[in-house]
Amino acid sequence: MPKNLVIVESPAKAKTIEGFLGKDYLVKSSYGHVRDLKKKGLGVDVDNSFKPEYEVSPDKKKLVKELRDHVKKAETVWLATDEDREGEAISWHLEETLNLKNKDTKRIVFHEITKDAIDRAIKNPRKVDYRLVDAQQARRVLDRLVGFELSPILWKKVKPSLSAGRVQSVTVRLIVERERDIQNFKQDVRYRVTGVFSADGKTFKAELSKRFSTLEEAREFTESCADAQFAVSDLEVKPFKKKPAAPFTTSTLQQEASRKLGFSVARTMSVAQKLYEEGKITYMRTDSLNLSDTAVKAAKAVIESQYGAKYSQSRKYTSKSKGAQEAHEAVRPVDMAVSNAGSDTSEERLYDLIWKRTLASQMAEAELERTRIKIVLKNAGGKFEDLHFLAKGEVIKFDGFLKVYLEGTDDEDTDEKAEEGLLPAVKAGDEVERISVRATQRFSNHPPRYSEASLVKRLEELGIGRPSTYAPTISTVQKRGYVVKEDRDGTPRDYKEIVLDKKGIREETKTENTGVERSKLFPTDIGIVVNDFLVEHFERILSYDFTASVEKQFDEIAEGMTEWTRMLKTFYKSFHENVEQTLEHSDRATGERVLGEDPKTGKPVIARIGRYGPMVQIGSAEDEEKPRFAGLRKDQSITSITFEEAMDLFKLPRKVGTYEDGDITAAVGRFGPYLRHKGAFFSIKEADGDDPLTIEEDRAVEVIEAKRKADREKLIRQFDEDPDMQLLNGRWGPYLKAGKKNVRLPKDADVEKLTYEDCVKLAEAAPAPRGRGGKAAPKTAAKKTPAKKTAKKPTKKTGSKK
DNA sequence: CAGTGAGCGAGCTTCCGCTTGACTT
Repeated sequence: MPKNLVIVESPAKAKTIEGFLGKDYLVKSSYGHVRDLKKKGLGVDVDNSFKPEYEVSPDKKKLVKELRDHVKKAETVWLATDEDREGEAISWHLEETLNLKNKDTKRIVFHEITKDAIDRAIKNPRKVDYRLVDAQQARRVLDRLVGFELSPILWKKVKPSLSAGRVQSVTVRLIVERERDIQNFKQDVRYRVTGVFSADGKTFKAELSKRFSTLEEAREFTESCADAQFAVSDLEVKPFKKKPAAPFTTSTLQQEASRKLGFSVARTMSVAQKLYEEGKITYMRTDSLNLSDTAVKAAKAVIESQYGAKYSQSRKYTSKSKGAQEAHEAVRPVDMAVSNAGSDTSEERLYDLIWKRTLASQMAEAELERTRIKIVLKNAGGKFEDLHFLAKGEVIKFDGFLKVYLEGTDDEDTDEKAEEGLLPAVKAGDEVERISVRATQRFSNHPPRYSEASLVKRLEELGIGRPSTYAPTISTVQKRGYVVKEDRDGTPRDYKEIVLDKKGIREETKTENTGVERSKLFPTDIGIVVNDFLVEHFERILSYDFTASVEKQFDEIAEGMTEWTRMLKTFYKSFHENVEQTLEHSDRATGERVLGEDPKTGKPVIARIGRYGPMVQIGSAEDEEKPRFAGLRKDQSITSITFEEAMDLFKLPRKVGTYEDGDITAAVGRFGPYLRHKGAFFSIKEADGDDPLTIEEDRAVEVIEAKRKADREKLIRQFDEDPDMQLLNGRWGPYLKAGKKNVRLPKDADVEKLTYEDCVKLAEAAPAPRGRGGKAAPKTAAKKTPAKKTAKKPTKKTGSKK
């Protein structure tokens, strides 16, 4: 029996370390926190110095029992959780739940998982740092107080089941405010003039130093170019250097994987997790830029052997990001000599990105030369005499790290970038030949909407959230219905262009597509209403520097300058007062907007948030007659719906026709537009060209028949012995449905040959449906589903797939 | 799971950070 028990946070780490430590050491994992504030109720005794009420998390009960058994058998327990606030707290919670006070217990830390680092740690044990633990308790309790006092206000004043918190509410605020900036954006229209010139046998492009604000000016200038002479007035050649980007942290990994691989933040994390578990990369939830000496050396060796010594330049990077706790290394390959790894394409691509980024960070600067050629009009007349064309060129003299990797950009203004390429060898005074000049109408762009990754970047800049929470936070604000991730098709826009070339001058009108958005974050009506309510009543919590300011106080607690309950007392006094005031004195927040007057009754038509979401109503609750209600469709918003669109909604439900002696009606429900026929529902989709307001009888019958056909094909076989035992065709191939239980078939099963007895056996062997039945089941299931795609609502497909 | 939206009242919802599986119809 090993005499030593080592406890770390992650099982993959445990495995690696056990290899380093030998057979006197048993290494186990705590799987993160084992204890937390109790789930039910506030979990904090506010009147008793904020005493936290802790409980072993339900999913950790079994683990804690196992750990207790191991503790009994061990002589010494080594608490080797991460060296940050949370890690220290995990050690303390272990100390408490495993009764380690009377045991020989040592606290050790290391930032990199190398044999040296671990041996060193074992030689330098310390005690749990209770000041750091107190800082964590303050953080934990503050978050609970904020979350569990703000959320109920929303249930009362806006809609049940909503949530608010220090991190998520500010996240929503960023998205709502960006959307407002976009709404208020004043577009600027200018004429951008580019010329194509020729000299020394090369043609090159140059842009005019001024953009004209009117078509007339642009035309006048272009005309003046027709007979003008062009000459080089100035030539500037400047060397400059480019530095490689630092190794990956969680946040930069998410950004680059989004830019270069098109991965969502959640996808990046789950692919990285697999690489980590396979031992290919270091820990993926980190804010550290640090590389171990071993890694730096290994990178150097790879660079020297593959590219030569002059490409190598070892560097240390230090973090600039707010609140970085640096318990781990940067995200890097475990073994730099392995240039390909991963068990599927996603893993391979992500590994490649991490490998290149890490390698590049240890490579030499790139040396470049920037050339600027100024070209003037020699005889264009006084009016344009101050203007010149500027040609920009960039030449790589020594590629350095660029040989391997260049960081992507979020820049969407590709059109604003001048072509950068090889320029002719000219000198001041040389004449150049004008090939063509074109003045193109350009429109300024509104600020870009956030993508998941650019939002993470912003959150990190503000010091809000942690590497382990970026992905979950983005999923939470979408799950609550505050934010949706969507594509938007662009709309065509005409623009004018004046062209001067060999054939003379002409004016053209062209069309471009504008406003295309791919996987961008948009606020919903609920998101906007909740945000405005919170910003109005809880300015401090919602301010962008709130987290930074409490973090400073947590640091003071960690340094022993402030007592943690004192800090909470000060915070809670004003916060709680604010909560009570708001509960008592604020109005319901509905985002109400009066759209017009119903011509039939003269009553007001109002758009607002109702109990079930955005809706429109005619008349008000105080009227004698009940108001009429209609829910908004998914693509509509209370902030923008017009009177006409609202009135259309009241035309539903609408009778479409009859079929098989039953009425067909069309309407829009909780899950979108649908048809109803003899009690059955048939979803219709706008994507198929179907609209509940206009769909006709023939098409409706088609939809009904298509659904029936799909349902028929769904059933492969049914058994006489038990009609509840069915073999069905599902999204992932055939499966067995035994009563309420869905059973996966063995991979090699021959569906045609399965007997009833086989099926009974399979059904018995399969685990019971999760959630122990009852109404809790679907909820538990929804909760456990990892942030797949942009899981918004439980939108199930009703078998209409082809 | 689908046309709800008053009002009553019970019981429920909710936070952030640390970590992985289990499992999807």
